[in-house]
Amino acid sequence: MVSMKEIAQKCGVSVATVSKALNDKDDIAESTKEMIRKVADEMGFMANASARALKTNRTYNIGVLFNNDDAGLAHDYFSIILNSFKVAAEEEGYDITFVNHKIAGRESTYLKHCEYRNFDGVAIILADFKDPEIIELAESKLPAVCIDYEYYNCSSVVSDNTKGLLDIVRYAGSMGHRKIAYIHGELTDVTKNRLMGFYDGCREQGITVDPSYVLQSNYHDIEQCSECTKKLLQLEDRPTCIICPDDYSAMGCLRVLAQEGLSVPKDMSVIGYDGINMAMINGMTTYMQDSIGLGRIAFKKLADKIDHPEIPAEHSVVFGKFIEGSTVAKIGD
Amino acid sequence: MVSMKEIAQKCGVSVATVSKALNDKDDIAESTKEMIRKVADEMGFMANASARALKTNRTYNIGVLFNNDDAGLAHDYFSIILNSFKVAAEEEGYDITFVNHKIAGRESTYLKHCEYRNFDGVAIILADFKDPEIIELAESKLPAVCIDYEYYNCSSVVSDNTKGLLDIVRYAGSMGHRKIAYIHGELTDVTKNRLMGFYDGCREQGITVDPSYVLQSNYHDIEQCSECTKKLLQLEDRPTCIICPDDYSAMGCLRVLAQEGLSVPKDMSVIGYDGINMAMINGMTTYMQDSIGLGRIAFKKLADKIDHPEIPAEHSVVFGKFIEGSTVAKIGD
DNA sequence: CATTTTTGCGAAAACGTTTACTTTTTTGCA
DNA sequence: TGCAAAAAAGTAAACGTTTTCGCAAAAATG
Repeated sequence: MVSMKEIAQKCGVSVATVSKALNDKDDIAESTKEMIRKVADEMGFMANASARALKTNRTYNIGVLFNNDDAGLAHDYFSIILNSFKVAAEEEGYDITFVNHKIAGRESTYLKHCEYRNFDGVAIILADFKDPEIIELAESKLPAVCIDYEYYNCSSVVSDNTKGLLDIVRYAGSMGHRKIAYIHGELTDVTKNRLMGFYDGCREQGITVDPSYVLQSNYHDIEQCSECTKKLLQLEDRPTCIICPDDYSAMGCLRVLAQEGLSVPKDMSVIGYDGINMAMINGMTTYMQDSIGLGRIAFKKLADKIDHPEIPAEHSVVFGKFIEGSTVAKIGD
Repeated sequence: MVSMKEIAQKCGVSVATVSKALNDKDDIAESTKEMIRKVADEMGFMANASARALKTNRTYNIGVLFNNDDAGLAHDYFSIILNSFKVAAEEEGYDITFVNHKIAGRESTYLKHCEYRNFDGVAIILADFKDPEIIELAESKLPAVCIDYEYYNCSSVVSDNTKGLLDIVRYAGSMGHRKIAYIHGELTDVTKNRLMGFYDGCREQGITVDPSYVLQSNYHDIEQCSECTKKLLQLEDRPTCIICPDDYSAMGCLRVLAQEGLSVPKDMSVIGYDGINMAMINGMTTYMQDSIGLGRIAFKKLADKIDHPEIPAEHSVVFGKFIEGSTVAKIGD
């Protein structure tokens, strides 16, 4: 690896001059800069990020933390957020490194790992805020942005979950449905907001919610969603429409319905959530989250926080849109 | 951030001793080590990766490069490989950073980026080997492993693509199919191997391949696969079985069949490739690649190369298994 | 007890940058 | 021409480690 020292020798200037020239500082003559740049190119010079980071305390590297227990990377919704975050970050010269809690193969904590790698900031996506390690990280001085979770201390970007379910219920209502079941995910903040939207929507339309219509499953869990669907089908007074936790687990719902010989939407209406590619292709009625926007805005927030650590945490909401597919039938005609 | 200097002061020893104690070198008394470790813990010491890398020329950071044009991260097959690579790497104390061709926001090359970040090695996944930047990287001295592509210069791990298609065609044959169409992906090495398997399988069973049964689509492209399916349906002598490039694009095939009122497998048999979650759930007949094995073995190869740069490139093959779903009908009964 | 060997620790240089400060050179102006 | 100001370049310290080498003290040996 060719270093500034070698460039300096070749050019007959000092290392400082090389550094300043390549960083385009304004106390170096333009002619000198050009000459140095040219030689640096010829010699195939590439700065050393470690040395630079050591000196400047800036790595231009961002840690991304996500819950690996779940589908994690393989979750369509997540991977799109991550990808758009990555694209935005790279545009601004940041790199993305995954956060874990091992250092040199030994157990450690997320925060320690971030300190070790000197990340300029960290994005916390889909993480479990019951985990004390996550709290430790969120409470730390490290600039952080949370996606899909609001923590008082960090900037955050969340989807409009309440409105999402409200839109869904309103649509179902407009199609004549009065017996609407909702299989919701684990009781996180996200879920609570969606439930609020669900109940609001029902109240708005004068629907009394039958408690046996509200079940809990896990996000992205096809099996559990299947089980819940079976339970709903066993009720003496079946719902006419089932809202699933997300598009992916809705596959489980659809599968059970098919097994029972029920056709969608004729015998049962089904609504998903997320708007993942596969759902769109299959004509699923769903609420499409703006995952790309989520990632992009999350990066922007984080970059702001990195550049201005003093600014207070900001919480923003990204709006999605309702997608009318072909899995909900008009009722009562 | 507390540094070794501060630990040294508190302990009344030199910085060198602290470094050696924390790295468990054997010229430090056990009692001293313990004392230093204790103080370091109390003070919340965390080593500085940049400083360490600068001195040792080892970052314990691996670059991961993948083709972003395609589905990239959002591709189920890819994300599983990446995840298993990541898990294996973290187990051994490595971190994963995405490779791109920007440095500080300015265009550069993949190789330069790797040099800048001082990656110990790089994993090249699903990349386009027509891209001169990729070649530059593969030709460089940087330890590299390619997944799903064999480049003479790098170690590689590929799936048993030939056997995959052979198994598929044999199965289709065993189910009585003689008119088998194959919509294959872009003509990469992977595809060529699969085609070999396809033709071998057909020959083995005395099937003369109708050239109009062999079409080209793009991997992971639902629309194109739909188009190809339409073309096949327009043939006067339709095939009885369609092999798709991958499970995901097979969705396009299934959609077209549904639109045409053809039921699967009664009116048309369909076979996918990859064995992604969604396909398995839907009972797709497919060939499941060992994506987890692919990622794990790829890391192992790369780690070997990092530790022993002198060893020659090794090419290995990972075997998947045929999955008999419910999308192929028995014919001729 | 004298000598050698082993053990434990420290001094200092080095890794490749950046940057505050200083020095030298050039320019502008009276 | 002389002098101040501005521009250009250099000096050197620093960032936080690791590591080679040297030295002293302790332990082993005869």
